[in-house]
Amino acid sequence: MNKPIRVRFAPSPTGGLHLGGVRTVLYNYLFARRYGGRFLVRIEDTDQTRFVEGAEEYIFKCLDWCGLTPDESPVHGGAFGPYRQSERKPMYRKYAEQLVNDGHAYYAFDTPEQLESMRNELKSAQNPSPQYDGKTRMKMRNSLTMPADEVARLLEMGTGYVIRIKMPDNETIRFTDMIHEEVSFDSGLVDDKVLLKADGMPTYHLAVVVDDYLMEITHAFRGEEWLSSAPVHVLLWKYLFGLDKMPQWAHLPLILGPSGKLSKRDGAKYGFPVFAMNWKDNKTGELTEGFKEKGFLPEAFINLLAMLGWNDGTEQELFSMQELIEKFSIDRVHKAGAKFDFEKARWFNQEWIKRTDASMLAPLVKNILSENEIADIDDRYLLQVIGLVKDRCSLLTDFYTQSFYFFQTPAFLDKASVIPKWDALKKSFFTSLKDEFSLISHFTMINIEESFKKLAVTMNLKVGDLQMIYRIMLVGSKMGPGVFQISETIGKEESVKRIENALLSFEEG
RNA sequence: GGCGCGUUGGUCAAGGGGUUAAGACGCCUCCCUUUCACGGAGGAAUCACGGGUUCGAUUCCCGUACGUGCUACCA
Repeated sequence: MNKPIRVRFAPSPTGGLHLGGVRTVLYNYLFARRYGGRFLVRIEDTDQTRFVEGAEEYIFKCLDWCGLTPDESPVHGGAFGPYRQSERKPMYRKYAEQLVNDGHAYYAFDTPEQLESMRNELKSAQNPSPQYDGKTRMKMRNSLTMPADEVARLLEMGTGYVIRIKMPDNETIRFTDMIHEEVSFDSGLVDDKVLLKADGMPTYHLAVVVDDYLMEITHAFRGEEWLSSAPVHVLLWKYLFGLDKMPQWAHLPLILGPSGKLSKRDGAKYGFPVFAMNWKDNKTGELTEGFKEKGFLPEAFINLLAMLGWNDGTEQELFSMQELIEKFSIDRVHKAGAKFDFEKARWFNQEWIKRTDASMLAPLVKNILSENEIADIDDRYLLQVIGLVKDRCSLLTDFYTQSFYFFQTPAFLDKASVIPKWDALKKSFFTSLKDEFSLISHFTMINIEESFKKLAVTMNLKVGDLQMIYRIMLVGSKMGPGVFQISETIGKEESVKRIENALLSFEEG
């Protein structure tokens, strides 16, 4: 078996792309790259009622930001197109009809109302969700219960119908999942899923099998929520193309939110994103924040996602995409779902900020600053500042709070920390300090510190207290790198200016 | 309700018949720093429960509980 490896990500364009989706893409991508295969994206837009404008474009933007470029897709092209299922609509019907002819599927004419009433009649505490299955199908209006000429007549009249799979009675359906190993189902307990809808579109079940076959997919990765319908897919493979052609399945463990299933709400509720990038719902106007906008580096996002359900067995936690490609293996993917922990996610980002060169960070930081009305920044100066503060940022957005005072005189001074210690002597220290500064020809942190301390000793004052006050004068609060470092960076003129400002401000009390 | 899948500290997790049950995040203490971080050194905290199998089970088997997914002409 030397078929070239081909994997796919098959999203439906209905909204934001969340964590679990991106991780599925990532594992697909890593697997393809690891084994020299092809990674393709197929858009599953068979449900016309759920189509969302802009969602497909958004998905590709997210992949782009993550650095997960498909080899084939509706926008990247490829020899197995079209890559949108809506554009493949005419291809599915013949397979559905073939199944009917072979006795594996049947026409069903039940209207939505009739289905509804069947369910209502059968519904009970013991059976809260009655199925269209081996037990009920003979009570319904379909080509199994109606005489052939009646069926032919209805079809001829153009009566609406769907094609349903006829699940066999007493079969055990087994397959080997790359993650869960042997999985088995009793066919009699699975319902007769609709394969072809009344509008002529296939459902996911038919489309995924037909397209995986036509696109020569060898390994199919998807979320574990699909495991329950896998028997339908296995059966379709058996009936249509042969089990030997079926891709190897890998059902990925779910990513859970703080209280169970990860939902869009969790993001809003717990203050962390669930989508890769900002998603705006055009109907409600609601904006859901993405990891990118929250201040994540794509490298960190990829890294943390990779570690949610996989590790290489060593203590290493920080991986670049290249390292992941080299080390990823499907048999080290977990069976159990993982609860997403935003604190750990922040840590990954912090580590990536630390290990990313200031010059790479510069354009991103520039953006953050300009969003906060700090513009016209000198590039060399910016690099210097980034170098000073990047170890204290865990999100890119932290660069503003950690560095704004390098670019503008602080508007707010933490006077509460100064006033109790403030007196005439200290005031005269800072007044004299300005004069001392004017004597310094090279305004470096060493020289600043030296004259600062010399003056303190001369006036018989404690250096520590003064240093704290000086920090508040320059920064506004008790934070940031060394005070003399800051002073050197902003320069003599600005340092003096901030001392004067502060002096005035402290006088006001 | 039925069916599927799962269960090592609060979270991510290594390990897997005999171990002091790794490591990371978070939390706490201390050091560094008269700031806040970074960094360093420590600390508290785990094998869901009950039966087997075995000389010995966290590890294998069976139950139970719990969690989660599916149970749509949605994916």
